[in-house]
Amino acid sequence: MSAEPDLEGDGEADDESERAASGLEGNYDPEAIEPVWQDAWVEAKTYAYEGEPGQDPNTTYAIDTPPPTVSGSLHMGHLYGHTLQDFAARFRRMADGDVLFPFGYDDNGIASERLTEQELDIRHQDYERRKFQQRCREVCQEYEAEFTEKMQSLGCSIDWDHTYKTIEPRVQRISQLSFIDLYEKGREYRKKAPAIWCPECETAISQVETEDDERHAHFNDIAFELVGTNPPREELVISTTRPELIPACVAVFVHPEDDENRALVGETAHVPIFGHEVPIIADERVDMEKGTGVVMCCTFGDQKDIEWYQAHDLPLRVAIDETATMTDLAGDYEGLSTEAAREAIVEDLEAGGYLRDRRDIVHDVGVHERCDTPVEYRVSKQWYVEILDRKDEYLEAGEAMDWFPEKMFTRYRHWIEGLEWDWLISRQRDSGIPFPVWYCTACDHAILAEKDDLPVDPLSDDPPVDACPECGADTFEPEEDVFDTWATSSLTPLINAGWDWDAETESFEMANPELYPFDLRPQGHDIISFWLFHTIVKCYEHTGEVPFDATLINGHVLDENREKMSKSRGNVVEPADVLAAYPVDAVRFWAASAAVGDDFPFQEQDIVAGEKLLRKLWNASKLVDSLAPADPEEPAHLEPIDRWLLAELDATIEALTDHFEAYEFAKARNRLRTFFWNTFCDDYLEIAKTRADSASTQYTLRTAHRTFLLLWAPIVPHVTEEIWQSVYADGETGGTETATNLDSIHGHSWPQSQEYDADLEAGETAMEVIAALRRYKSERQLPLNATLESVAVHGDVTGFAEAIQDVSHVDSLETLASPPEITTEVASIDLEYATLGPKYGAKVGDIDAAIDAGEYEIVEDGDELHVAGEVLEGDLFEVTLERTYSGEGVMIETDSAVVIVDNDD
RNA sequence: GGGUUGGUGGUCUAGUCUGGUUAUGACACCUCCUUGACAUGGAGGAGGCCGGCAGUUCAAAUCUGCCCCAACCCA
Repeated sequence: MSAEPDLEGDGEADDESERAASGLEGNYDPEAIEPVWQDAWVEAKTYAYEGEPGQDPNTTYAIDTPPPTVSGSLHMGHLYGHTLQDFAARFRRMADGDVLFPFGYDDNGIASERLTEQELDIRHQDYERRKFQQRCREVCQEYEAEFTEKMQSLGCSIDWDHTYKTIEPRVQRISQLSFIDLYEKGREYRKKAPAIWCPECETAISQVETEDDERHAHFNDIAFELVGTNPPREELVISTTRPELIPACVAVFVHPEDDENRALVGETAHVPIFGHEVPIIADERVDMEKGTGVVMCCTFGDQKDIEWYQAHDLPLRVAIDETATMTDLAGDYEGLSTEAAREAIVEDLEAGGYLRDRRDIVHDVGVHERCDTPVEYRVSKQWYVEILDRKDEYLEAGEAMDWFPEKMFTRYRHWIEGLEWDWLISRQRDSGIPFPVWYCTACDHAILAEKDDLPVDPLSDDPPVDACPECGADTFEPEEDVFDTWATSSLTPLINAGWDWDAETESFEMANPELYPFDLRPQGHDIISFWLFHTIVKCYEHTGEVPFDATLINGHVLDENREKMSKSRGNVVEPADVLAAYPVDAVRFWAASAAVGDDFPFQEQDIVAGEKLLRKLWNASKLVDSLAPADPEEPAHLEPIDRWLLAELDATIEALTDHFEAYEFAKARNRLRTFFWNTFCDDYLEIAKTRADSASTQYTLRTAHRTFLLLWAPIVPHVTEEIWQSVYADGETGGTETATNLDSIHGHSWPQSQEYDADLEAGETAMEVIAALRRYKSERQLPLNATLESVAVHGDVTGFAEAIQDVSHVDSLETLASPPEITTEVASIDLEYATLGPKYGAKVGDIDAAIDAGEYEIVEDGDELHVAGEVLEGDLFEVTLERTYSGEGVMIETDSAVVIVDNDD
């Protein structure tokens, strides 16, 4: 019975009786059918992970998927990425057994905070932290509900009872446990040091959250007078894009090999306007090509300033505060924004005669990826995870995983090799997971929460001690910072496996240890460097194991012109629009078209091709239904044509299994489509029509059809379910009241080769003959069911003659033991270059030329070729003969047969 | 600026690691045809100097070098 929705809400019984009798009817209507199965799968918990204690990890396939940021709407990247994961999940569920395909929402961090501020038109500063977090959760909840609905419309086999939110208390607990565990392992430290700072978000951020952006600016040449007893000259000129930083200038640098300026080293310069004096120091990191080759060092203008500050033990002069406002160090400019101060200082420099040049430039500046604000570098007390000391181990962890595609590992390697900072995990924000830490007001000793008490919020909870264990003081200050989003979202394998602190055993345990390490980690290639890396770091440190056996990297979806989709270009394709126009199954068919890891364009024609496949599958199913009973017995003897089809089917099963195991979805799709469409539909079904009364054919039709549905199921889950339910499913299905008993095709086992033995060559020859007869008719503009009077075949079609005769409507078919009366002459000689080349080397050119010129002799009954003074053995060449048929009718040659058609036309 | 990956008929793509002489398939195009489901189908056809230039080799889409273009990552 079908799952066609009953929009009127009546007539269920009628439907059932009609359908039971007629099976598949009319045309496939995906618009109506797909949502029905999506609902049924969710309701029947078809994709629920059973996960019993003690389960064998080898029959458990676990996916750990990076949770999407809730504030973002579902885009083609989500659709594509999740569809790829779903191919793997559905295949493994059929082939291996239990699959965990969970889902998470990343609603913790700046992104959801900004979303909440926008949605509710509020400011986080106006709320107490827990209150504001509450508002965030309310807003995110709506988005999550919407996102869930959209995800379900993609037909992914996600277990909707296995979801998490990165802000929920359970995850907060895991996140804080992670912090405490790493702290106890000595992998975290708190340090006052220069850090990247976003003045808009007023928080420290990590290096990965910055990106380069082209900005217009001015390059200013500013003169510094030299002071001291006997300076080599009166002044030097530095070039800077940030004149507002001169109050923070602590030194001037020149390159040690700079002939023009190195005499300045050791002298002292006078900073204009502000009047303080700074040393002139030599350092190889000076870029002599840039500007005047003399550069000032401020605390801090860029990363190099930090290096110099540390290397030369320079003083700290802070002229810019956390909101990018000038400090009292800037004197008259105090209180101005950096931009305003920049202009004012330039004006005053000019007035004072210090500005020697000012020119427009376009240069790259580091900006915060969330708000595009240029970042500053500020000294502040922050928490870090130590990573630089274990780069080798993290590299080995990456090597231990299987990468699909393999080449993506280089990105991971380069990322690790280029690491320069430890991981900064503290953020000065509200909507995050708080650090479970208090500090002794007397000695600044860090007091960590008890593991059993987690999650805690130090702003409202008390520390677990009455007195500081270091100094005995009894007042404490809560840590106000929250974790970096990635500090939590790098824990998803532990979240999914139910990692927790067990107070009784005093150790970390997993509720589902069979899941860990996870079999697969899918993600886009853009997040290998930070998300995947951070996840490996964290999980490796906590468990001592690499969290994933394999990682699957999906490419980006480009627009139809192969250009990156972007809002500013206006070429963004919305999944909602695509799904409104096409069946999800067709979209999935498109998603399976790209090699994993490659970027690929959104191509409507590929979706249309998917639609055609669904139709073909439906129509072929209808035909099979009309030709054979649903569940015929296997006859004692299978006819050669049927055995041939089943043997070819076996080969397809084996190839597909290999492709799916290697995440080669495009190859699986193409292989299956070709075999199903060309071999099964175009060749075999046409033959079967003529032999429908054969028990052998009926059994073969059904076996093949059932197998095709199973093989297609991971790629096009809706149409296969619909046909499966209509034809093969057990018992009562489809109606909502019986949904929990759904005998879904997606719960069935992946097909196995039955190892049918058949004469594949004779079958292939027979197909060639049939194709030749079709061509004969096509060339003569005859209908394909036109009768041919007489056909003779020379070639091995043993057992297939009847099939050829029936499908091609041949009155009289004769197989010839010897070739028909033909005269032959040599048409061409094909050389076996693979063996000829190594043997004859440069002589090959002469041999080629001689054959082209006709200067050769074939002797010994074709076993020797005398050419260019050489004697070639029979295995080095092949003679192709031009046949001329002089008898009755028309001769057609195929690769392995000669066909004579004698027809009065 | 550095690195990585890719560039194959009009479009998308297989093949490149492991070199072998007619480069795969789909879509679009042209011609013809209702094989008992599908004309939203079937049969056939045309269309490519494999980004460019050198090199290695008997032989290069495939290996090497340089260049051009694109995307991504990192400065």
